[in-house]
Amino acid sequence: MSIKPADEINENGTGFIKNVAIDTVIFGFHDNMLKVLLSAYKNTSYFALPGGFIREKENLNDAARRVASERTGLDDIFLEQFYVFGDYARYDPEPFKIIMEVNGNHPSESHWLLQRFISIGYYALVDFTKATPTPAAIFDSCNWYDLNSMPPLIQDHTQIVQKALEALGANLDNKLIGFNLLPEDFTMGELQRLYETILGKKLLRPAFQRKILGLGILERVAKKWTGGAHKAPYLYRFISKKM
Amino acid sequence: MSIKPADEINENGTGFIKNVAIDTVIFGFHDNMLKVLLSAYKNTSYFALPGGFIREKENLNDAARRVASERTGLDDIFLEQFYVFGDYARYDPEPFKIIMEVNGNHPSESHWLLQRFISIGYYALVDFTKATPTPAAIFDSCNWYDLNSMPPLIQDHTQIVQKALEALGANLDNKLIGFNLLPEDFTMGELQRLYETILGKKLLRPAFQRKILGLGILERVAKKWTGGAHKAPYLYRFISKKM
DNA sequence: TGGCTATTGTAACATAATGATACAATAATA
DNA sequence: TATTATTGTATCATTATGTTACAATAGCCA
Repeated sequence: MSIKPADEINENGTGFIKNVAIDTVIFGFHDNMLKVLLSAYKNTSYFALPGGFIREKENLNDAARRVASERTGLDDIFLEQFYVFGDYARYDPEPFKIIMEVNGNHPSESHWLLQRFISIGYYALVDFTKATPTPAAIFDSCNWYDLNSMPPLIQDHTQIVQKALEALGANLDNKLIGFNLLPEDFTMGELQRLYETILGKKLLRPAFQRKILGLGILERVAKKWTGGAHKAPYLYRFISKKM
Repeated sequence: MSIKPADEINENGTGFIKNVAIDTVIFGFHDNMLKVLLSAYKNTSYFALPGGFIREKENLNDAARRVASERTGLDDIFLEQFYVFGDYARYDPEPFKIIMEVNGNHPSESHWLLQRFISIGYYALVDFTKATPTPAAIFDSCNWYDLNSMPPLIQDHTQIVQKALEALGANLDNKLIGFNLLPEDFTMGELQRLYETILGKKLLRPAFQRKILGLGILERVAKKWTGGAHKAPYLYRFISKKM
């Protein structure tokens, strides 16, 4: 979870469901690297995943969508629940105590943010080129970090990212979700490198191309690409709508 | 969710995490039919999935395991989270008001059980022949129901069962979980009928047998089967441990 | 007792999917 | 204009899956 803007919180968490948080692993893809959005709490070096709470009359998925939208400036984000983190051992109020103290709050022991939380994990897939990372009020920063060079994260957020990546990889074959990480038009090579990055292994080019095209979900865009000292690749576009 | 024994509850839900429930879809397999455990609240015809709440210091998965164990009398139950049901539209305190009234309680509007709950769905796979269905204190009954002839269920429990079945089907190919629904020793025909029931389609016998045996996770038990007017099938046993 | 029946185990072949190699096409560069 | 790197795709090899076929056999019944 992450702590909400000061104007929304009080000692009792009025207006939010208590003890439940949402953590969103927002993936982007750039320079052949998978990226995740991370924020640092104001005046600290505590890094965390974007997160939030559920309003009393808000749908769970809408709350996750709201968090992802606020951090990226995007609508229509591809989002999926992947796991609920509910071990009691996750519970560690110390970082939040410090974060609040450092920023001039002096919460009582019973402050709702210092209670145990059960965290519902979502992952989001966004177009890196379209997202505008925006920190929530209590964060200094909101930036893309390469998956392989993330700073240490509070609580079990590193494991949450790991589990999100596994869920993403498992769904890549079945569902057709990888396209959400690319711009509208992309080359087959870009798509393949995306798959290779997520799955963590090399794929054979002819087989990959045959399989993807065989799905019948891409249309070849007439325009071509310029830039490299070699044959120009076609651009493709995903036919179906985002889910 | 389901309401816990009277001796554990009070107006405030002391000792439990508020607003979060666990619903378990406990599957069994018998007579070539998938069964689920359902309970009727005392003195009503409100049917519900087995469920429960999370104790203040209890791991989420342990809470689900506790619920499944109490309803079946089994240990080492195969359990898996499959979805969190968090739409606001789920919220409907009327059945619980009635259930409590009928059973001599007169809860205030602010009774914790009449608040909105976010429900974490688990499915469990158990050996039908070993389970002993046991109702919780506030239920009259706890029985196996065929998936195709369930009574109407409270709230969105029918959809929860449906979603659990989909998750089970999706995992059947990848993970090796079907065996948890069978006794220790089983024939290839029994296993195939289990798969056919879960997946809702016929499978070709030679291909199924070849594929399952090719996994190398079954050992053929020396003993044979008696009963039918035909060649006796081999018995097989799952080699790996339950997870 | 010996054929009949239903089901099992598995071989054999057909088809489809995937893995791997090869090579022509071509856009920028020198 | 030749060179180079990469792309698109054909081709063959291998593996997986779909399908048909048939021998084996446990109980049944004449």
